[in-house]
Amino acid sequence: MKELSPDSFSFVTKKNRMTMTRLEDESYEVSCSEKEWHDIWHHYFDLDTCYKDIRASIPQADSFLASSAKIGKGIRILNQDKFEMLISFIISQRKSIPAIKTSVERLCSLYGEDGFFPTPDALSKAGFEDLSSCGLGYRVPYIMEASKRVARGDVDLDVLDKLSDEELFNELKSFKGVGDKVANCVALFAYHRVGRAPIDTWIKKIIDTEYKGVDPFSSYGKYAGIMQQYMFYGAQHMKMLTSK
DNA sequence: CTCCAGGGTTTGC
DNA sequence: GCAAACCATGGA
Repeated sequence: MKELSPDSFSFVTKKNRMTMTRLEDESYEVSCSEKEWHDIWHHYFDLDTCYKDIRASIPQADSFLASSAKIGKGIRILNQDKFEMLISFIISQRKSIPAIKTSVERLCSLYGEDGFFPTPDALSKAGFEDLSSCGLGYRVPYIMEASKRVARGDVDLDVLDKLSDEELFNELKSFKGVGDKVANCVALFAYHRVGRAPIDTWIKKIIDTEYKGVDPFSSYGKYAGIMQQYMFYGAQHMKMLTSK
């Protein structure tokens, strides 16, 4: 998503684009039709889930998580496109967030129709040199292999919906360049497996400094992935406060 | 110029 | 099984 102004953001998923603007009375205006809102965006923003209830289940004794959830109370686990997430999170490894954005944007403008995310078919036809020009570095073969497997129908990302969390996790890890962290990110953001908690460098630091090196996520149950998002945001938030 | 990034694979015990 | 080396570039 892109911040157009402090009160206006544009969102993209599959072949849909939408701008949301905050009005003066704290209501919101969206640029799409009512039909598109119901067909696409309502589900995209996971509006049938009550996150307030989920936050209420957080024990007050877990002070870092509790304060993080307070700060990040607007966070929702989006229902994003499977192929978009698979490719984007393969790209994300060992990259900064600004660098990930640049690479994904270049992919979209080079291979995407009308600037949308490229289809598996379009991306599978991309050459090595062209992909390299997107700043993908050593990840180029990963992207080529993944898009070819999906384009050929070797793996049907939609069929994986039926699998259990653990089976899905293992299927995703069968892609080269997909390890534990990326597999859990794709499971969380594309398959809405809200019990999966990706452990990245930020979360590792949090486990180290706030939880004495003991991973708390196994005790968080079916919403562990949502708790992870609160914590990640909490850490980012505190870093922003101390570094600026 | 230097440093390191929302990790994963390969290699060597 | 585990730890360490290695990976290619863009941002800051």
